[in-house]
Amino acid sequence: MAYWLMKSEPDELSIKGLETLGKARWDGVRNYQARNFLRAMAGGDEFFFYHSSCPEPGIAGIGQIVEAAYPDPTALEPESVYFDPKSSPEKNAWSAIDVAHVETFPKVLKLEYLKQQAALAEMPLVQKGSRLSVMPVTAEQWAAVIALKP
DNA sequence: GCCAACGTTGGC
DNA sequence: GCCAACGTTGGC
Repeated sequence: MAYWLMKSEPDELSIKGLETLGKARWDGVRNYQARNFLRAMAGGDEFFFYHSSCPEPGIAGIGQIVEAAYPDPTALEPESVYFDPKSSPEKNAWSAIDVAHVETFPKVLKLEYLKQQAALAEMPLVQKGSRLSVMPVTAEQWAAVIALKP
């Protein structure tokens, strides 16, 4: 079992939204590095649900990967904002994954706070200029974040 | 809304 | 294959 962190704009999907839905499809990833991480995920893996581009950026809860990634249908939908004219049913460059809600943190662990943690210094999340939206988390980093929960 | 940093595109 | 121009991300 592996650990991950995935960024979502709460306007698109928030941890509360996932809690309400129970399960959701995580799609629209259009960055090759992030996509490769999606493809490396397996059912049962857990991830930190991060809220980005919002008033309080930070880790808002935990989700779980339902099963391995599959071709992202939004890449083939002309009406989708994630439409990719270069992709086809035969050759879809992008992947999506189904996720389930595990836990909503009582308070968001703010980015500002996470940046102060020495144990998290190696995470792309806290590194200047990093825009990676899906990233691996080590067992040590996972435990360090869990320890910060209120 | 600004802007730094990064990724992608496309001419050559 | 280089690299300038452009587009996007995402914190502030």
